[in-house]
Amino acid sequence: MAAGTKRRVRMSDVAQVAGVSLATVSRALRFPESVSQELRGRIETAAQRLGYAPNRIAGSLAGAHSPLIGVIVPSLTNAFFATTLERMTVTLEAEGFQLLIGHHGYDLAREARIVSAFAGWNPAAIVVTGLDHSRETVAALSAADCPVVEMWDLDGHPLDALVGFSNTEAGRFAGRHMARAGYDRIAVVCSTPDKDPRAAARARGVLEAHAEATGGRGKAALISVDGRELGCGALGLDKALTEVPDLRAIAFSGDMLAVGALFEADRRGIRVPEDLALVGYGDLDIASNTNPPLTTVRPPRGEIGTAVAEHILKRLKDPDRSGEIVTLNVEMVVRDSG
Amino acid sequence: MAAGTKRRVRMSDVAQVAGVSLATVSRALRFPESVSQELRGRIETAAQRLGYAPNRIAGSLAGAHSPLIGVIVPSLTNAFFATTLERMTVTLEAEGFQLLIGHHGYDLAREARIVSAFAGWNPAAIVVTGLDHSRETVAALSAADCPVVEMWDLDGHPLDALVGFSNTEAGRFAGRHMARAGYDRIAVVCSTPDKDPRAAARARGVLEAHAEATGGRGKAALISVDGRELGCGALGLDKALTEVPDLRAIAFSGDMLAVGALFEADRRGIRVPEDLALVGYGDLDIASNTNPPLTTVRPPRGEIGTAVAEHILKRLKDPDRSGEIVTLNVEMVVRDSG
DNA sequence: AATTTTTCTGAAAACGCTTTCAAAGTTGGA
DNA sequence: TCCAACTTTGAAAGCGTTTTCAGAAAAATT
Repeated sequence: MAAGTKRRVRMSDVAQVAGVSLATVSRALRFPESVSQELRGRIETAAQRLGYAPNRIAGSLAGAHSPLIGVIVPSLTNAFFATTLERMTVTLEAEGFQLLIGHHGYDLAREARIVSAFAGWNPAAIVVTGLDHSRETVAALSAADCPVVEMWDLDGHPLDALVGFSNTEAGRFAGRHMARAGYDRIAVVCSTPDKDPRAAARARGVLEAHAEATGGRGKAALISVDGRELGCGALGLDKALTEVPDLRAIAFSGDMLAVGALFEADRRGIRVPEDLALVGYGDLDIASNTNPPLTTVRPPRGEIGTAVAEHILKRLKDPDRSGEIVTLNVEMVVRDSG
Repeated sequence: MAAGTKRRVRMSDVAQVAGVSLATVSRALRFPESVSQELRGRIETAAQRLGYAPNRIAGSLAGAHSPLIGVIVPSLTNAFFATTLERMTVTLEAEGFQLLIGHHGYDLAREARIVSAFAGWNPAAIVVTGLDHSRETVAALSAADCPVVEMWDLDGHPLDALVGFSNTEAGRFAGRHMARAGYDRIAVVCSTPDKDPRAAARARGVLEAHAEATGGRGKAALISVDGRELGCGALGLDKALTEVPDLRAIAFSGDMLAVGALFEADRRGIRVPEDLALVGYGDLDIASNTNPPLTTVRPPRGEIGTAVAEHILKRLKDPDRSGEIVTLNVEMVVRDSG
């Protein structure tokens, strides 16, 4: 436990025991096929017996890139990104990569600092969330000199590769659904649209599609709240109710907001959906469990993780794939709340 | 973007521009005080102008340890660990450390593999969740030859340092509370007690304290469910109701289970707490928002992250602190559900 | 049997920093 | 003025791999 106790087994130790050179051990371990059957056996046995574990730091210095992949998300406590990260980890870990995870809380300046820090690790790739970045981030990303993948968005111009879905379209699904269900006076409750461009895009989508689908006869109000938590949903409901007369339905930029509003409606004796319809976004586990279960839009949160990981894997083998765009789809999940 | 475009600025470039040696640049950057005022200025200007960013890989190879800290949690999608990770990241990032995050889904064999993988990065410290580890994990941890911190538990014997709270005690809070509130026939719904030793410890705590506080007159049943999600809570409610006659209260190993049960109770027309009291664990954001709000036990989830980070920081400066134990407290949050 | 290919293997040069050790330069006291 | 003590700087030796290049051995060809 205490540092400096015993000397770690090095590749040269394995080489000595196996009676071969360092170079051969390296090859045998990295490209087993490139070494004769017999040596491979001897080397693997020696490595096993000595309990050799390669020093990744040394390997990364000698190689062109490290098997590190930097991933930057807005937040770790957000179930969306957590799912994406989990899936990415699983796929990439299996190929010997290790994730370097950073989060910036929707602060673009912090994003830039994290990218710079990651670049110092000479990563095999860097993944960032969204398409909105500061000049500094873009500069740091290009200085990192490795594949860059943007994810979770599709509404904009990527720097390099892109894996995501259209948040505008996600909003449009909800807006269209509400119009078709006959709700012509609606509100959209959106959390920090100034800081979260994807939430803002969804809100815009709802508004647009609702206007189109009602032939302009519908009325819709945009209401912003200062957070993504349940409490803000309750607050949003309150605001919407006071600001919009004859309100029939509310779309939210996230399921937690919608659930918070659902609870608040219950407290106020407002029946959902009879008096007021509620539509969320996210299809979190809770959405299917509330009373009534929540109508929502499901983003491909796990799929993004897998797709990003797979893209990176393919890309590292075949650099021609730079600039690839992977489009994933959103799904309208109609339940009873609206 | 494409690999191999331009040469990265090296420390030797800075040295050349500043007209000093490599060694001096290294010193100036790492220990500004150890270099004369004038040189420091020249070197910093040069570094700035060239846009020098240190190569962490090279630095780590030359130094004794890398500024990487490995952290292993059961799951990233679990709000408890996500909060801990967020706090750890913030504190450690400020000191120039970078987290290597791994998750094993309560699978001890995977934990061992992750520890081994982390050890290859020569990390400054490794943090693992809980006190239950396989022989292989313990071996890999000791081979890593760096400080080890176990977190989130206190019921057992640590390998080295420990930052956590007693899950048994957390359970005891709930059990005692239920007994005092006059609920003598209770059930404990616990998710995968065979795989999650902390959940099992909490369940045990509830049972013990309830038996003590009711003077043995109380009856309590342990019911296990196969997951931590809302749906399992509903299932747990159902099982408890059929298995325990005259059931008055249920304690859950997690808030999501409790909320799921609350929803299910609502569907069945069971009044909470009049017909049945519900107690959770976790004090997730949702706990204070449900109808009725959930009585629960609050673990120090953010505090653990901060405390672990601070411990590591102190420890790296002062190796004598090995074996330190930081005890944090749990809090009973009484609301309306039980 | 003598060559030419092809397959394996090892020596040695990076990779970009940290750190030790000694030399050079400064300061202050005798 | 000279020497001791201290401060500041630079040369060079790693850190543990990967990878290139060339030589040795084995296989295939004439």
